[in-house]
Amino acid sequence: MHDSQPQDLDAANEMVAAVLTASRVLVAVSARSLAAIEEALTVPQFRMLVVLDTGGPVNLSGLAEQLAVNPSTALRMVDRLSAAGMVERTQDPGDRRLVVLAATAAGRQVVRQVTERRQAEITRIVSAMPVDHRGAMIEALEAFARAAGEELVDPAAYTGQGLPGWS
Amino acid sequence: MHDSQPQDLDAANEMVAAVLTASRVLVAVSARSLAAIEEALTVPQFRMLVVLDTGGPVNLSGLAEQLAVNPSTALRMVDRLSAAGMVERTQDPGDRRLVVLAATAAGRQVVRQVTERRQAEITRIVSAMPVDHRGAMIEALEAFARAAGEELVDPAAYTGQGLPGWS
DNA sequence: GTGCAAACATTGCATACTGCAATGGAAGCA
DNA sequence: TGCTTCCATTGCAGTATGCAATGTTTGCAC
Repeated sequence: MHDSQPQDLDAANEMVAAVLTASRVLVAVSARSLAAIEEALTVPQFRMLVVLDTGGPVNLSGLAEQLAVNPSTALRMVDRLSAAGMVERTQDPGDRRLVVLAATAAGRQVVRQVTERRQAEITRIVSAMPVDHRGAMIEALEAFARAAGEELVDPAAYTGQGLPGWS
Repeated sequence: MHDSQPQDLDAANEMVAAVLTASRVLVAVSARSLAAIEEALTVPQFRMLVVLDTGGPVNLSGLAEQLAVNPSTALRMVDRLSAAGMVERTQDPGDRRLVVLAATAAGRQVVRQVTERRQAEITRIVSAMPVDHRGAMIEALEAFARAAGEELVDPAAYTGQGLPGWS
């Protein structure tokens, strides 16, 4: 552990630990807000609903691509969510190969409920944080993300999506 | 969306977006470092290996508890990792009900490989970050985690574990 | 305009993760 | 000795996941 740049390695360790802890908090918040509703959704199902809610109607391939899963996986998830009344299937009138998928009112309602719970809990946490840390934290995190070459995520869409094979 | 404290909500939104993006980076790093090795491990399997590697021999119930999964789930994961030669099963000589589980040399080797890859990639990212942001980021993230009431994670053990039902 | 290639949804098959509910063996205790 | 408790294991079920067909529909080239 004592390489040529020990302080860089230590900084990396500290930073990873810090981001991971914060990440765990967010994940726990997400899980709680999902478990709090009565509809018993899984995380991948919720991700699909969010994509359909925010992105509008898509076909199956497009949906699978947005979720970074195989079309067959997306299809079976659509089957379940459709059976649960949260996703609506329609035939594309222009191209009969395509299936148009959209969230139903019930599906959008669930997304709204979970999002609101999440909002509330995050706001509660941030309110308990020293005020002078908030701005620095945002800047530092954005610098980290920029250094990693990631484009910044839209503030409204904190879904946990965009991770190949992750929830 | 225009409540009594709009700027607090905005701050929460920005912060969530920032932490989530950073979180995505780390998760992507984890996924890449796992996919880069030839052994083709799943994330839950890697979590189990890390627990066995860092925590020493345990019985099945203890292992399941540390991973926050059902004992039957842990058992079948042990089956697979055992078949892959990464986990060793032994009978406890003192109590014949117990099964002693430990990582094999191959299992520890895999953990070391993945950890090193992760280390290297994180270090690379941090090196690309403006120096003056690093300290602020660590402090801010720790403040966030404290506000959420989480105990800080050990810098050496950034595994993604400790999430009930999550990978 | 006919035919071939590409796109698309779908299904079959296999694997992994997950939990709940038995089951059976072993240990501890009265 | 017998009852209770602990522990691993197995059966069953549901979800997620990918790869490899399959069949239908479109689009394009000739």
